[in-house]
Amino acid sequence: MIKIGIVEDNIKIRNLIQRYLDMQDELDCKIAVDSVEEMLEHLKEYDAPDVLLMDIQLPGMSGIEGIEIIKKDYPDIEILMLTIYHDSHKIFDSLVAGASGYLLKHTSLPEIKESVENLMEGGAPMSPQIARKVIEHFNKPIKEKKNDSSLTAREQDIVNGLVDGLSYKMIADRFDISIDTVRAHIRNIYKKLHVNSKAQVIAKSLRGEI
Amino acid sequence: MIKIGIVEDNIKIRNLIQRYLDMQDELDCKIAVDSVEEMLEHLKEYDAPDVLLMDIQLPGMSGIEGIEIIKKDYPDIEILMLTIYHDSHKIFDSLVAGASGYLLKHTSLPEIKESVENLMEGGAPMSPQIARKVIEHFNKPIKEKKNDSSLTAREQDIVNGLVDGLSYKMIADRFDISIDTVRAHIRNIYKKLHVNSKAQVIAKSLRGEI
DNA sequence: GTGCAAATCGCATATAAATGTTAATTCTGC
DNA sequence: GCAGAATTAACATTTATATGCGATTTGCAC
Repeated sequence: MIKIGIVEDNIKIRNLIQRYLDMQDELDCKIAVDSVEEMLEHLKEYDAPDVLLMDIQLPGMSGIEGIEIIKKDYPDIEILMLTIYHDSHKIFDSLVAGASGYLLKHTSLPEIKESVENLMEGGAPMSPQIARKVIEHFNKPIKEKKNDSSLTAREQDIVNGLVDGLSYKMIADRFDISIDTVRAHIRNIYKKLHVNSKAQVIAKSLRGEI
Repeated sequence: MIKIGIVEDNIKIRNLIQRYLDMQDELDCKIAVDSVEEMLEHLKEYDAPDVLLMDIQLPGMSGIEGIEIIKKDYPDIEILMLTIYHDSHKIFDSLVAGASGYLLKHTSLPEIKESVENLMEGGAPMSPQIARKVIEHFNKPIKEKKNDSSLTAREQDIVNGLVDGLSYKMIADRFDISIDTVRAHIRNIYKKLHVNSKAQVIAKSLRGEI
């Protein structure tokens, strides 16, 4: 039995979702409040639910602030955003704050039910438009990827090893080459980048200067 | 009618998917090859498909390399990965290279069909496990952000020195303290951050984990 | 096949970094 | 004012890095 809580200030929507979910055999949805503050009160006295459906626009504290606070004290609660906002900022702020999924409000009741189950099975339910924005967040960098580093593929491997905090010996083991070869590559890398320490290579690399 | 292409070297899987998709009224799946190289040949002579289903492990060029090349010449083709790999590196490399979705191979045929349609409607189909990893990519930083620094102001100064690529001696000079003091601070920093090399401190710092 | 870049490996040596131990001064919160 | 953290410092030892010099092999371009 999955225990669900709802934080949503629109009473009609809240009741509708609560009734529907609670009606399901596998779900228990007894907790439905209209602010993060109320939910925090509830959590102090009763057992924590498994999943929280959370709106963003709420009286008092916003849903995003709520995520951080709730996640801090109850890290095991999975938070699923259910909101009308589809702007990148709200989406990313929610995810960074600790939300495990993000649904838009036009999501149908059966889809919400499915999403909750998906969440409990280790998934991360997202409305398609949201998924697309999340993916695009990764896509963008490529086009701007100015990758004309004069480093050879092998040299780049070695740099990656350094960035991972590995010693020469560990890098040698990772690529199954001798430590002297690693030294040789490092020497060449230093020459190409005009540096003379691991530290500088790592800094350059993590700043995207390689 | 959505035009689909497949790049998959396992002939059984390839035929199975091709037949199933091509059988659908709304889909056209005539192109199915077993390497990126072949697909590139095909694209030169014929009209580009709307969607490409792509494996990662392929003879010749890997699917991830393939994404970059194909996206560069045919930016309008949507690429949907279909692979057994669920490790973060492959997932993120694919997304950064320009994939628009990522499915694991156990995905059922109807789900693949649904994913293709979802993709054409502006979604970004992902298997639940994949979605979770993508979301966690955002979640992680906060958890580390929460255990705020704990480094003292002086320790942070020393870290900045390391990030600037300075040696102990140079840091000592910069702050007008002895090299042994620098050593002492470094020791404490290592303890607090649970690391044991300059390289790791620099990496953590530049990743915003300090 | 010549030539050149890339990748491999060895040996030697001077610096630098990592770590253990100890301890004297501030500074700060209660 | 006192406990505890922060900052300072010295000394010793073991590893790791940085760098110089040389050398073989492989693959690719001309």
